[in-house]
Amino acid sequence: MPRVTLQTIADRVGVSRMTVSNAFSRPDQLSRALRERILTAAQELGYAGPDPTARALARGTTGAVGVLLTDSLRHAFTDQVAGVFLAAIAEELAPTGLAITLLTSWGTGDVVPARDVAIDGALVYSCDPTSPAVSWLRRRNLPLVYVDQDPVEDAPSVNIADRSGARAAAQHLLDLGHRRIAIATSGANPPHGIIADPATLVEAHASDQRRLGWFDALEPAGVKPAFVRHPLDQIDSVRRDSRAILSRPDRPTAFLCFSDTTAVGVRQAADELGLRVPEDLSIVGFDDGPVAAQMRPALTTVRQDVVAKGRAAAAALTAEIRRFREGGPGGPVPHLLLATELVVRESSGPAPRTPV
Amino acid sequence: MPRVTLQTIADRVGVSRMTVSNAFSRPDQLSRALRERILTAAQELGYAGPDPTARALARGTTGAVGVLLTDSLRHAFTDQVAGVFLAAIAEELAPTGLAITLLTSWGTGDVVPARDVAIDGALVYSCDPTSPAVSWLRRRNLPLVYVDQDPVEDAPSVNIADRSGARAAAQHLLDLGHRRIAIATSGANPPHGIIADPATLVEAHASDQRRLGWFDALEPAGVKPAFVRHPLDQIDSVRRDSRAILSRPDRPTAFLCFSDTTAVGVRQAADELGLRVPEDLSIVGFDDGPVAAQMRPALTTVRQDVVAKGRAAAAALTAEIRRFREGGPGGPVPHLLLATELVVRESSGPAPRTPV
DNA sequence: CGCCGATACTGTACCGGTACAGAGAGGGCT
DNA sequence: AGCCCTCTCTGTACCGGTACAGTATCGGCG
Repeated sequence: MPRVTLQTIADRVGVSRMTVSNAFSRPDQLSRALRERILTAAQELGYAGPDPTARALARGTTGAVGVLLTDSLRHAFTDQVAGVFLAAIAEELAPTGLAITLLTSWGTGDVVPARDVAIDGALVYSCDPTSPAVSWLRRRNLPLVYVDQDPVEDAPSVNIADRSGARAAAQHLLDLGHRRIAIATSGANPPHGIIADPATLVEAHASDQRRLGWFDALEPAGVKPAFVRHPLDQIDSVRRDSRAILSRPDRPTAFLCFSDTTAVGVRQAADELGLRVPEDLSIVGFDDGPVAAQMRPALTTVRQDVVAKGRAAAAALTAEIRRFREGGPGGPVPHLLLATELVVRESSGPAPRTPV
Repeated sequence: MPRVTLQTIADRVGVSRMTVSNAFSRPDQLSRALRERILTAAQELGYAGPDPTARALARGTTGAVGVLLTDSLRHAFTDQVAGVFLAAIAEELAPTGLAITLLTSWGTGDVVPARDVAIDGALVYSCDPTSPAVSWLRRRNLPLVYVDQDPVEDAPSVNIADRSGARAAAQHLLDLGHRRIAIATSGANPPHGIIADPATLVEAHASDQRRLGWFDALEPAGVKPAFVRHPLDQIDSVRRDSRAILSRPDRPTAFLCFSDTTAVGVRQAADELGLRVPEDLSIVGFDDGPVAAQMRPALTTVRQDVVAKGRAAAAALTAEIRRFREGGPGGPVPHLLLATELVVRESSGPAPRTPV
């Protein structure tokens, strides 16, 4: 049996297809009575409403926005911080009725979601800017908003003050008298492990900025940190390598970590070696996610407002979509930088007087 | 300037629109040389590929599947178990190139994502089957798969053995000699708090099944459990009310919990009252998520394989999409029931001899 | 009475692709 | 030479809607 379309209903009721369309999409265009008849007929025929695809083509709008996640998808869902970010976006978007379509970086096969899925705009969240998915999105000439990425001239962006936050964290440790400081950071691509010369690394935006921030403070103080680097979701590798570093004779008295989760890995290493936090080892995290306050001792960390970031990103995207609709590339686009703030808790303390 | 379409390129190269279409979508239909010329011209004109919306209309397929989440969106992203589930779906779907569109239950305004967003099929995950979003989806006559929901005759479903898992948990406590047992469960809608007659509640599928399972074991033993009920994300309320129950003179010696997270709330209550786990209070969770093993003492819980559930759901959905494409409603549809398993760790022990 | 504007509905021309059935050219085989 | 097949490319008819500019009807008013 053929599909039920506007025409089916139109024939049934004896009106034009256009009138049926209006019954669904522009109720003010026809009399209440006729509209009722049409809706009833539609109901009887099992018509669920105008086909979204056809409507999207005709109207030029799909009702969905993409979120591009290059990072491990699993991580995006599993990580508390990423989860809160996505949830905030969803909440901010809910009133607009926009659905969220998750764009994975590389649709295996020859389907590339970033190129082939219909969307009204997209959020590029913490992606490798050189990845194919990102360039496909750019080529589509869609409203885009970059989040946690190097700002691009012509697209709005939302970032947090990674660098100054990291600097504050490092300065905090210096102020406490630490001079042997290690760093545990993240990096999706190799090299991983204990890195000799971190300055040569090609980093994602956040890793890069935080590294710069740490060094802003450490370099003037003449501190040359040991450097551990692993993908975000491999806490276990962090644990292993930071344990190695903490076993050295000149072991560091403090660790700067890329995230709270990373800090958990370092913490585990300390536990294994019987090092007390913060007496023997100070640890500073980043994000101030749920784990930070739950840790014992509670984690000193750099707070970012992930919910605000999510809401700002969603708002920027809807604004950008509006801007496109209303005439396109006007003047300069907004670049937001959200504040970060050092939260001193219990995992950081004065450098031990007598190095072990 | 007008948009670049297939026609623009066709005119430029001097071929028919159809040939340009083939250059992108069916490379075997034209000579390699011509294809190169077309692709080059497209590149020059800044054409990113066939418009997904138009393609979707013409092909009758969108390249995206929906996931309907009635439950608090925030919870879906924040909860570890839900996160792992979504990630598993994403991983299973990746090779197919299908993107995931998150359908929120109620697009405020008059946009209803479940009705208005173009998708090829959808997963209905732990939703209230009477919600408008679900009935919109059903009316659209799309491939649907129900997950963690009462199976429906004509749609495939994936469930876990909630009932037998819960029964095993309850039996475990009975075997340890517990007779004063309390339950901390979940419920999105009121009533919340300490419930007198749990049998009258209208529950979501999982809550319902687990309650039945617990009672399967408890009733024959003549145990009438105290009953606490709160939304999943309100651990704090769980903590408060279970604390109240644990303060009673005839306080329970064991708690059966809807999830591991719920168990955390109960655990906090126990801590606050100075009750030792498991000496004074046994606690059994559900899910065996990441927290279970991390808890100290490690949590006795009912294990479900969330990754397997996600993969099975995704596979069932792609199969259902295929079935629709190849001729529609054939015979009976599959209903999967994944096993659960009691994992005994350290949070459950013999009932205390001398009740306090 | 005749003109005007509002209200209710309709006709046509798209939106930007794809499917499918040709049509023409060239090559191999008998 | 004649036939058929393959390889390329094209023409037409949709996919299922919406926008916009009509057209008809009718009541109100000068």
